Amino acid sequence: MSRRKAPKSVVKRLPVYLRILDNLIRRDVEIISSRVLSEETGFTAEQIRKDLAYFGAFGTRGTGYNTSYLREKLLRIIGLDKQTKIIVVGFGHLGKALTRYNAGKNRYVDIIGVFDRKPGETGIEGLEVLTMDKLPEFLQREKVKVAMLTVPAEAAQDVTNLLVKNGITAILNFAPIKLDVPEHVYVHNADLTTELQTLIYYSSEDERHHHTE
Amino acid sequence: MSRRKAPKSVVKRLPVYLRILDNLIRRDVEIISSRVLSEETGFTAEQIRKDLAYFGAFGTRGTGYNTSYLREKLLRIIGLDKQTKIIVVGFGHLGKALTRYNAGKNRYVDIIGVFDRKPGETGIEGLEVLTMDKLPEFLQREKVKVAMLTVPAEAAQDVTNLLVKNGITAILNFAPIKLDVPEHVYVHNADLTTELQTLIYYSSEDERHHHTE
DNA sequence: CATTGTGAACGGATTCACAGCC
DNA sequence: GGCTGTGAATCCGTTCACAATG
Repeated sequence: MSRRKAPKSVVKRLPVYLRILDNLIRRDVEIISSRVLSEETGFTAEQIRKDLAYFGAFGTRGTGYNTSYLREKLLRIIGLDKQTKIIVVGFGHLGKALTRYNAGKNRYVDIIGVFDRKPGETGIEGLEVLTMDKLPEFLQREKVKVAMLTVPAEAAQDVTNLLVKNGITAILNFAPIKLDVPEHVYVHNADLTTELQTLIYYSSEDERHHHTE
Repeated sequence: MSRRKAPKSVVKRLPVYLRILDNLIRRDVEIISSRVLSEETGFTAEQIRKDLAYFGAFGTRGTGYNTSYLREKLLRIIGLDKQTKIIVVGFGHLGKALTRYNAGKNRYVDIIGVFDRKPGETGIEGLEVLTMDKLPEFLQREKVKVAMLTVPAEAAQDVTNLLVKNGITAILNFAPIKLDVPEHVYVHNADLTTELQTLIYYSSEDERHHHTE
């Protein structure tokens, strides 16, 4: 089904298409053109067609894309056709927020464990908060591949080593630190401080331009 | 000071450099080469030099960059040399997490207001949670430019319109929806669901390749 | 002589333009 | 006729290679 390996830039947009399709299907829209998808996503229509064409010819010339069909294809491409088991490590405010949000609204993933250094935290949605010593056995038993990491920066590398040693291959890292991981492990940094600072750059961009020629 | 306008790709990396410099200065390191910065950030040394050179010649040939001097320059370039006022709209779990984190650890920004649709929420760090009807007057009085938006997707566009109407020019959007904003407003999407799904793509990439030639 | 700063070469991603098809 | 799928052209960002210099 999939050709070569898809460029990062394409992969980043796939979940956006999926989200739009979910909305369209909820509104009983059955056919969608790349032009309309373009309006909904903000990407150009050509780009959308190219992105989808990477994985196959899913549309009908002269008509557009069947929303349900395309959704099925995307689910399969992204790997969401079967539920993905996920753990959250670090049960501070951010960890809680992520757990609650994904346990509730995100139908495609399944948070099966939350961990924190200190015991006694009360869980969410029937999930017990386990202490870190339970982690290795848990990961190996459940064969979890994906982790959201919300521990403090000081602890992040040590925890990461533990995760990787026990089979994790993808980490959504919220700690403001570059994680060292082996080749086969994929890390996506979601450092909110950094993103906020980038935003501030743009918030004062106009002023800056007045100062200079 | 600034030349043309800096590419997005460059701006995205500036806060990372700043973070590293803060750490180095804390450890009393006074000089740093692009090579060492490269190890700390994961970007190539050439890229780092190019990035910095966009804004001026801050280094010393044969020696490297003075950490404190470079930090000052970066603060000014990003716009963090003066405290930036920020509001948080939507005081659910994510809103709370962001407020607490940035009120505590992020020395460069100043959260001066948090808002929520429903009244009676207890604030954080001396911040009262205000209801949405207080928002217009507050924004105009305080001249806030930057907002973090953590309201539900259904409310996000309406709230955005209100923010923009009252002077906000940069929005960190956590709602899984494309916000329509005027030209001069900068939106950065931090849709955690989307990012998690991208991660899942990579977590099962190996498997996928086994299925296909 | 180590390291910055930068033009030139390269490569990847986006846009253009249109052929192919329903 | 309208919309997809795609080679060609273009744009943009990264890497290379080296000249400039403290």
